[in-house]
Amino acid sequence: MQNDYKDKLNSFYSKNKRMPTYTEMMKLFSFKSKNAVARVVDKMIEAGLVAKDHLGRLIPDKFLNEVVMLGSVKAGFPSDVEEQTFNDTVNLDDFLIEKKDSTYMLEVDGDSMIDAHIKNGDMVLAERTNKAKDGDIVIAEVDGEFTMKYFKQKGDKVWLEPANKNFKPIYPKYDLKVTAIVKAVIRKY
Amino acid sequence: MQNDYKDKLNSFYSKNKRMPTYTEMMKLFSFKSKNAVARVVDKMIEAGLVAKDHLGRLIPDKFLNEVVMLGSVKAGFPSDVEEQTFNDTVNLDDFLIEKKDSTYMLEVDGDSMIDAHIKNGDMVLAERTNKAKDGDIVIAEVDGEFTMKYFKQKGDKVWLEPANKNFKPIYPKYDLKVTAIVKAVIRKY
DNA sequence: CTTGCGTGTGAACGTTCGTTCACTTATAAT
DNA sequence: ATTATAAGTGAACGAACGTTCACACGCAAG
Repeated sequence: MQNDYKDKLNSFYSKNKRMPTYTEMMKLFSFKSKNAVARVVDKMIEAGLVAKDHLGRLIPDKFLNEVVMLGSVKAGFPSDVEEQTFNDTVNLDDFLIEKKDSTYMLEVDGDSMIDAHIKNGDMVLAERTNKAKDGDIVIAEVDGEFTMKYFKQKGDKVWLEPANKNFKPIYPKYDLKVTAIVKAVIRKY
Repeated sequence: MQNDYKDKLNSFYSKNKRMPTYTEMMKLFSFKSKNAVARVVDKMIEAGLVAKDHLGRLIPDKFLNEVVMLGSVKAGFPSDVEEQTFNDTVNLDDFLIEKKDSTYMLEVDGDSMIDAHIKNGDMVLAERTNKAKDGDIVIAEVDGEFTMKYFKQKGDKVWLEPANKNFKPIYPKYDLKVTAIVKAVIRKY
């Protein structure tokens, strides 16, 4: 029953990008009085599903709009996953994106990074910067063309290295400009 | 200048999980009048950064709380990425999670799926279900133990197959119970 | 049957919201 | 210097918000 409310809040929040007002919850939960809503909300606050601002405004708390995190696969986890004994939750945006304004997503074209287990068609989260360290995977412009490779640096010398034996390292003739470093790889099935 | 406002709204929203009120924006933008805020907001609405509900409430629109998606790496993209000519944006949660309530995150332990380019330490988004198709990557319980493997099915016969030559296929002695199928792989650097 | 409690209803209340008005200050053009 | 335009201030407004009354209903225990 309380899970019904939770689910409804959940889908309302993802659809509307904000929590509903009490009046909206009335319709959402099929009540005819805001007071009935207030009691339900109070219980959800106690249960830690939602919380209130310093302004008294409703905001999603743990378990709402977040993904449950379990342990590792091999380590084994409770067969009845309903009883979430490890109740860590994560918001994917917060988990993956540090600097929202300088991060963008990119589709990987080609298999030049396949030995780093980045496949053709994978998505990549890149963060704009020109400060790369040796070993970082970067998006770089070399002699006017863009590419994704390992960034290598030894002393003054700077070059790019693919993660695929069939490709050769790239030593810039004129210019090597790092535009972003790869922070995450995402693959959808 | 307008980008300042955008950034501030952005970080307010990710921190507070809601948009600020006009009074809060006053402090946020260093105004002394709500009217000044109202004009800024109007311009941001025109610019498509934010929008208003059917209830007149402020909600984030494109570019806010979403990640910019550019084309593919090799295909090349504008060097000045500021001028976002391809203005596709994506919300990571919406992008990766279909059924929020039955999805959970799991850390990969071991390299048994390495040939599918899923590494030890990668995160995996799994969706609880028992309907797997031949070729799906699944989380399954075989004879009491949990594992992540390819799900294989030929006629009545059902078994699990690793993506690593050093591991052998698993033919269940007693029971093979699929608990979830893997919908996405996430790797952070 | 009666009592008590949980749950829902309906109305009233003060607060805060976003909007709007008249006015002032700053910037730039003539 | 004068004017026009843009941008900010401060106060006032009705509307909607969340809260809190008193009251009605249903169900289980005594």
